[in-house]
Amino acid sequence: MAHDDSRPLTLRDVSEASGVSEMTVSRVLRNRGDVSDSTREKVLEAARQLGYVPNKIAGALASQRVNLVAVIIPSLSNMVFPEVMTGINQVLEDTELQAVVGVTDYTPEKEERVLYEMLSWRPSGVIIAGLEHTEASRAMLQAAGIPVVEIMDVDGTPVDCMVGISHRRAGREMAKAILKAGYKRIGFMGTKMPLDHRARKRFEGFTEALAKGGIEVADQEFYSGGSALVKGREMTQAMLERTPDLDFLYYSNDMIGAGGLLYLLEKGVDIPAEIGLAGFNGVDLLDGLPRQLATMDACRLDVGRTAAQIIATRVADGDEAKYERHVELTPTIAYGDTLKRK
Amino acid sequence: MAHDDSRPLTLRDVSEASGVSEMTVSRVLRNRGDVSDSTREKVLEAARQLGYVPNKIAGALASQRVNLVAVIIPSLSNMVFPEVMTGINQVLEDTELQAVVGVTDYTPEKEERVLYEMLSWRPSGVIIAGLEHTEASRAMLQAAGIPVVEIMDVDGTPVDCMVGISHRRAGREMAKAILKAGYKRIGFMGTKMPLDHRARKRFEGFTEALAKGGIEVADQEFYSGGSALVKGREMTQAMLERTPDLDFLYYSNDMIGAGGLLYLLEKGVDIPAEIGLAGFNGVDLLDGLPRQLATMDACRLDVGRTAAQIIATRVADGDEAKYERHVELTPTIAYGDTLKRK
DNA sequence: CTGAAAGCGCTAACAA
DNA sequence: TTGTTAGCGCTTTCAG
Repeated sequence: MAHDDSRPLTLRDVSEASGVSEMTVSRVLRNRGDVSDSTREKVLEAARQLGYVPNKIAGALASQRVNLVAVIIPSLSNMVFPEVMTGINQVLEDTELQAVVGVTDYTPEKEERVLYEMLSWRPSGVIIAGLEHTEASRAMLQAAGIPVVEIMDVDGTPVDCMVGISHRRAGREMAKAILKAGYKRIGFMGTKMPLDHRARKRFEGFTEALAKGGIEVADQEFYSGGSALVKGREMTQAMLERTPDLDFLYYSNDMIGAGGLLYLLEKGVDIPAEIGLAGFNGVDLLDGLPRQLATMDACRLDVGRTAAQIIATRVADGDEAKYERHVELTPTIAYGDTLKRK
Repeated sequence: MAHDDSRPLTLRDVSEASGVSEMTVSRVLRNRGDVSDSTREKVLEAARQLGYVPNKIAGALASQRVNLVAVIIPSLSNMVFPEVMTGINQVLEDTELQAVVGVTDYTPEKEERVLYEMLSWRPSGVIIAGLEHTEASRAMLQAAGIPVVEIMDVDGTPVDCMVGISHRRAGREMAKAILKAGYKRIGFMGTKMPLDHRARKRFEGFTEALAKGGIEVADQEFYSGGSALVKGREMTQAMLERTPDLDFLYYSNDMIGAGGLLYLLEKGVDIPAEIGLAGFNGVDLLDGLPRQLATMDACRLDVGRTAAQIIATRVADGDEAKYERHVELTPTIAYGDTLKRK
């Protein structure tokens, strides 16, 4: 514990304190190669006494190995990405790898900056949300020479691997279920879309399937920013005042859907007979609501786990690693109490 | 764009491609020192053409400088820490510094591991939640020789700096407001506490202030895991069946409070006349609820901003930097619609 | 304004 | 089982 403190400790300090060569100290501290129990003890004791913390910067430079996986996502305050992170961490926990998160705020420019920043630390792999990136970002990913998994979406062409659901399909499936239940006057509420490609694709799939059933979205509204629950209330109220004959409301995420649900329940609307509702994501908040909102699970935990598994396998087994490069997960509809089941 | 691809690009590659020495290339890429516009252009062009991404590992080792701030928090799926992160990122955005997050899952052992891991990257500073750490963790923080800010709590002694609110005081204030409003039969619901020191301190302050008013908590229940909203419903129901004469329920966080609120509204309970309610945190979800839950803001954004500011100042100005080392923020009670105002 | 030499703290590869 | 020798790719320092 006694130490100058003006200069961080180095391997050499441990070496001198224990009377063992730097190289052997290094081996002990990394559990690499054979070291006799007696020297191992000496080294460990000295390291602990001094409070030595290895310098990974130097280690990484020397070994050309960095046990970091860059995870690049649009947002943390979203309820969806924390769960993806949980999945990723669950599988990385059993490996040497460590996730490092970067947040893009849904902007391609920031994504590019964050990606550049992270790649400059030479991570062992990249997990990145979405398939839409700037040309420069794609070039960086390509050139990095490390495994790259694009997650959350499979409607497009990945740089390397992809794991997710088809949002276009998710939108179609929901539309089909709604039509089948007999709803005809359908309103849509969601985020402003240029920012959120997956929401856009769901909407496209949704309108496409409605069109096949000879129906158009009767009203629609988009928001950005603010408390999603509040926005859901406000948009629902506004839309029903504007278009009172709607019999179904499709929300692009569960939070605004929950807001709409709470609003309609207060109004005493008969759900799902008078008006049906559905959201998207399957967030666990829904379980606590007075009624179960219909939704569709985005398989977030699974996406995280699968993506991490790909990276881990590839890092462990090198180029001859065997794994699926394109994984499409299939979400299922949860009808809950707000979508008639026919 | 043409490049072997088997080996990552180095400064030397850019140097050769541009016909400028490595040293000057380095200067251009870092905007350091004077370089003529013509060579700067040449270098930038070559770097872009090649798609060169600098190796920060090597840079950090050579310069003994790492522009990373380690942020160590218990959880991401909590609604409270993402907001702290937002505050931190807001101020770091204007600096060279970059936050890197580690998650401890509320366990001291994992905290110790994560801290060790992060310190081994030699960050420029540490922001860590809470004042309670293992002895080894405290020793590491002390020995690191970098600014350390412990956040979210000021009831205790920090290693270096602290920024937060007094949870003991927060509990006391809420108890006083409840007593003042005339409630007498008070129930408490919260997380299992050994894990969560801040919740524990709030509870201690709460019971202490009640005791001064000659009142004891009439019933209490603790949970762990699961959907907080659902737990709030379940615990509320169970508690009221067990102790039907309660006239106030104090929840250790807003999510379980919201669950309780939704449950009681469904039951048709008259709030706040028949039963009053209060939570803690001031999460923005509450705005969307049918009634505004009484709560107390934990100043999360401000905590993040202030902590980051301290680190940034210290990194910029070195040891002669001037700033408050202990910052106590004062939360205010939001009465909402569930706590009588007297 | 530009370049050459030295070395950051560690580990790969080899020697003993 | 242990030690020695060379770097890893960059930046610091000093010389031109």
